[in-house]
Amino acid sequence: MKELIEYILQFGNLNKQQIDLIASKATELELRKNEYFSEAGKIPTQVGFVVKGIIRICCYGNEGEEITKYFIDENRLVVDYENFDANLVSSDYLQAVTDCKLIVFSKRDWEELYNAIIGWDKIVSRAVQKAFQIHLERRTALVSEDAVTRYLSFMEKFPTLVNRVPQAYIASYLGITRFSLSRIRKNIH
Amino acid sequence: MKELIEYILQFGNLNKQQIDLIASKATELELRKNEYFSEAGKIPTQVGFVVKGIIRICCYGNEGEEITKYFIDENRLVVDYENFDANLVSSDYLQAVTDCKLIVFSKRDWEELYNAIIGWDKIVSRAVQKAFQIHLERRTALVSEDAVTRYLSFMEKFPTLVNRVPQAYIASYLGITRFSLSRIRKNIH
DNA sequence: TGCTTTTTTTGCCAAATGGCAACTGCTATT
DNA sequence: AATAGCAGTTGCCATTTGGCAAAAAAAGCA
Repeated sequence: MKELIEYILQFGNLNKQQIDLIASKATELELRKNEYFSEAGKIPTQVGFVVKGIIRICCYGNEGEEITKYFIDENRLVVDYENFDANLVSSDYLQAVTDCKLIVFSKRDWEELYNAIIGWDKIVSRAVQKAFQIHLERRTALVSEDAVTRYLSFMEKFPTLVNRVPQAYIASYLGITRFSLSRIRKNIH
Repeated sequence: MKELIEYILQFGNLNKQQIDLIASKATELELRKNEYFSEAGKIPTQVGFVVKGIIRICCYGNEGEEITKYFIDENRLVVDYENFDANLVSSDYLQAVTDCKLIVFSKRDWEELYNAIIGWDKIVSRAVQKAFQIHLERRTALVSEDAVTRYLSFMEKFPTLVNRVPQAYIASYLGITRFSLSRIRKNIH
């Protein structure tokens, strides 16, 4: 919980009362490896914060391949934001890559915070914007890199993930096959 | 100007007085092909709206290659948002791909709107978020596609740009060489 | 521990993409 | 009309990446 508060305070100030209100609405959620935080075909119902573990965002491509779009690890918000916000059916899965411990807010509780805390909307939109920005930057970099460079940048950007995530997921995030990734790793070490 | 107002009203309501205020701060700006709207090494100083023409966002990669990150055409906001907002030196160029006509707001005027119009911050953050979202989606799709598919999706997403933008720019946006793009086009037609 | 299942590696070859130089064609300018 | 300057194309070949099947290694489970 301390981590969540710290995370939020990056984006704006809150007094003790407001912090307590947020804490009072928070619930713990555990997910076992491979379980879903939210699913394609459904409307996302909660906002989460990763206390322990790794979540990936993924979907299925035109030929049925699994595509990993992003990884979210400790001390990050996890939410299918655009669909959560707009009450739309998502086309992505948010899946636990490892066993996870999360702090979650129901949609209802989350929305109550907008009324109860002045400036909450600003805090949220800054947090979301920052997250989009970083995500976009990484994606953009990938497009113009070759496979080896993609993997090297991945290790720079996500140094703590390399050994906790199946290679096939990393490969699909990088837009290369798991075979290629395996060969690249061999040549680097 | 009508287009700008329409664009803004997508993201929230404004009364006539507020609209007039916005209009009163707007300035026209013409850019000739290849001129810059904002430059790497500088702090972005204005927000623009493209009335006519195409702008591209680009930068230089590690080997000195030019990388086109995105295109912005008619009826879209054009701004190096994160750096504009945070007063940071940018590492991107925003360059006119064709002769352009823009509506622009100085940083000072833009900030006055936050004080003068209640809810302006919400409108802006919705607009920015939407833009990020779309941009991110496109980038993400590119990563897992092969060169031919990248070009086909480009034509779907930017049908009006294909014949107005030099192929080399499109190629660098897609993360392929201009030679490959030329061959791909030959095989498709 | 032993067995099954999943993940990763590897060999072999095919297909896709890149790199370079030369060539073509267009446009703008004089 | 002549020329210069880009943008785009093409041929030739090298390099990178993919695809598949089989083997090896690791992880999970009874």
